[in-house]
Amino acid sequence: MNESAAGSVPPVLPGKEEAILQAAGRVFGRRGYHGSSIADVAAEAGVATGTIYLYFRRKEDLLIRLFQRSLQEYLESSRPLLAQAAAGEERLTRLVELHLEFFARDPDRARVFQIHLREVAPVLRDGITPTLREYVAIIDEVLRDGQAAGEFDAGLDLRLARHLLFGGLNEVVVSWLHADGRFELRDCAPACAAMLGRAFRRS
Amino acid sequence: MNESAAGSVPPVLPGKEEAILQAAGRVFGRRGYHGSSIADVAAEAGVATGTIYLYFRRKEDLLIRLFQRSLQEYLESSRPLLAQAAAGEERLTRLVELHLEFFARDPDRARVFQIHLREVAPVLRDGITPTLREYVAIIDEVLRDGQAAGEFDAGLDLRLARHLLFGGLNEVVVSWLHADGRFELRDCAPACAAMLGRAFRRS
Amino acid sequence: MNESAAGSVPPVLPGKEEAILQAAGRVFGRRGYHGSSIADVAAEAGVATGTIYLYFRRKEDLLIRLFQRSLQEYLESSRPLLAQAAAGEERLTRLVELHLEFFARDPDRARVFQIHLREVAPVLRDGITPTLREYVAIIDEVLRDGQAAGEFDAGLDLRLARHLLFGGLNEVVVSWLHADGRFELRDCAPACAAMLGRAFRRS
Amino acid sequence: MNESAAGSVPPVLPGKEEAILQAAGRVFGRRGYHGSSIADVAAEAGVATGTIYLYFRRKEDLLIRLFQRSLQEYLESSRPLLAQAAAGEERLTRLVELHLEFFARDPDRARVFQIHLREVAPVLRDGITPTLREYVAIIDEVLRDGQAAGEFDAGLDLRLARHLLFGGLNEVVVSWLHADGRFELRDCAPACAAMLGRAFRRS
DNA sequence: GATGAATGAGGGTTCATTCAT
DNA sequence: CATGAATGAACCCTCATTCAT
Repeated sequence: MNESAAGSVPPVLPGKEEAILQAAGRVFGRRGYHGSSIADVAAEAGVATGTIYLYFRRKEDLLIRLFQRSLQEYLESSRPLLAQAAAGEERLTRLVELHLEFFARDPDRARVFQIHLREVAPVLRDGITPTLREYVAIIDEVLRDGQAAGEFDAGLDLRLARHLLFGGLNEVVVSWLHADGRFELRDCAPACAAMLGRAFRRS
Repeated sequence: MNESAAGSVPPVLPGKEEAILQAAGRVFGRRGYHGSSIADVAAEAGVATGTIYLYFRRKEDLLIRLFQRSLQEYLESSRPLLAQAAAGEERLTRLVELHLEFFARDPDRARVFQIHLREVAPVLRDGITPTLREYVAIIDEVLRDGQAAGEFDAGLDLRLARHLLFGGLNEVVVSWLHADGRFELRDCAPACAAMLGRAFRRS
Repeated sequence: MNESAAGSVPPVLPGKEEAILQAAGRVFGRRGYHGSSIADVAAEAGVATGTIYLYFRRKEDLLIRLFQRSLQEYLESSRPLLAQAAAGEERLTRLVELHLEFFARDPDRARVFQIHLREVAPVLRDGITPTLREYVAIIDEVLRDGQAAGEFDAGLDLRLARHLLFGGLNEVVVSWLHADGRFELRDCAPACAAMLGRAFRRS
Repeated sequence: MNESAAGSVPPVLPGKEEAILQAAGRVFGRRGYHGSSIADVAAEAGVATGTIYLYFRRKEDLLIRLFQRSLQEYLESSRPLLAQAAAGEERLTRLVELHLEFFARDPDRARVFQIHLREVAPVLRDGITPTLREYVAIIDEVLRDGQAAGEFDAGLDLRLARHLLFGGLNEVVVSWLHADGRFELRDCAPACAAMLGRAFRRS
């Protein structure tokens, strides 16, 4: 009835699984993972409760797949854009911009990633870590390339630097969610990038 | 039965309310807020379920009070120690040390603060924000005093700087929790402080 | 799913909602509203606890709907029978007969209406009053028509007369319930009607 | 500490048991029997929860004793007043007046008797029936004396007549409670007595 | 007698998950 | 594939009752 031949036109044309995932993103974003029922998601997706279980084994899977799909999409689109920027601060700046842009584009996603995913994460470790590790690798690469280019301090503890970058930016995102539209997330990129650039810079 | 003659050192001396709070800290830390039942907490505290409700009105209150008590304790002990350090990087270093030390001392607390409190936070906003705001004020003061002392950049966006500091350090804590004892959290302080110092430094 | 081809006689044909309602009638009648648990009702209806909540939002609703359904059924069947009787004492007698017959037919219902509904009533006021008001209107009409026909005293305080009629008959029902089958409720109709007729009669 | 030698001054000087009973009357009247907790009653009485159990074995006992005390008081004060009135309609009128006056004087008591006592009644049968039977005897006597005096119909079914009287008046009381002060209960006595008088009168 | 902290069974309600249609 | 009624375990919370002080 739907799904159908996707033909050439790129990604969209939901398909029921995609529709459910998007519905879950909206519902979890609004009410939180624990505050949402499968029935809520089904209603938002316009399908029956049971239908969810044709595509997802457990409620958790909705969260895991939501995370995976979103992050993979992000990683794929980011990689070429990052490569275009010169190694070092320029590329770091690009990374910061992309990271913030990713969440600015979809507040519900931001809420799920930054807020609701956290408590559940320990349980879902296996579903989440592999995908996350890819992003970790990218960040580390940006930092290492910056070192190789002579812009970043060679003595940097890469793991700590990455946490600072990742955690710092995410906190900015969270503050933006709490601020509820009172400032533009994208506008924070330059100042964030500047501070992080100095943090990593060769002294 | 409990309480009893305290001898000299005043501080601990459970008392049932304190015992319950500590039990909640351990249980929530282990299984998460949503994964723990009031019965779990009661069992851990060695009291009956109903007893919890003699001291706490709702399950949420356990989390709120746990947060408030912990953070307030931390704030009170930190303030004098911070004041002893010279404004600027030295004091920033002290702040980083205290922050990490706070969580290093009690992994269960770290889990509750860094992981489980997040999703619930939106609901508990009123119980949490006021206390948190005090910490925010302290961080801001460290940054401002550093500016006044001529060590930190006067043009710094304080809000963003604070998020970087706070979010960055917390991510280090989370990574430490995930690492499950494979490194010493306190050891991260120097490198973190160094990076943050450079990030805020006058160029 | 059930319901099925009814053949000719339309009326019963449970349906799960109806089955639950009937079960609730029996259970409440036996143990009282406060003495019955949802689990009791579910067991009596042969369904799972959760199933009750597919058809009724709260425990109260069982009582309200039980009341409404019963009384409406009664009102609909009574109206034409009342209209057939001549205004005045004849119609009053018919009313008394119908009222007593209504409870005589189903002691559990009588217990719920006369005994268990009372305490709960204040809380359920909104659910009960509208339906009850219809019966009030019918009684008043019987009295007024009797006045118009010149049989009942024109100076009658209709409200008080109605309370006497309604409360008096209900007390007879209650006494019958307490007597536990030691007399036939229907047999009380003539004497009751006679007394009430005299009470309202033009002197 | 209290209770003490009552000396001559009549009934009052509460005493703790009396104070608790009065508190229970107010609390049950306001929130209903099932809506009130022992703690509520204790708070209203200004004693500790446990104290209740020094005077009353179970929660039910509060209700039973409340009923017994109230009704006995009423019976004792009514008997002489009834005796003063001439047998027949005059005494019936007096009975109606006393009955309504009894409830008009204390709406909380009216609520407990007319509303909250009902559902609980079946369980409390043994505690309530004996006392109630005394009132039944009084009513029957009024009716029988009226028959003997030649005013009331000798063929009257006494039991039914009593139910009509008792239930009818109680319904008037209930309607007064629901009306929440919009009319004066005592004012209903004449019309009620008139109707009942006609109902029982020799034709 | 009086207290009130403590108990723990019990009840209403929700919701992830299943399965007959 | 899709449905959505049905399930029943689980959980929060209340409260009558007890008992050590």
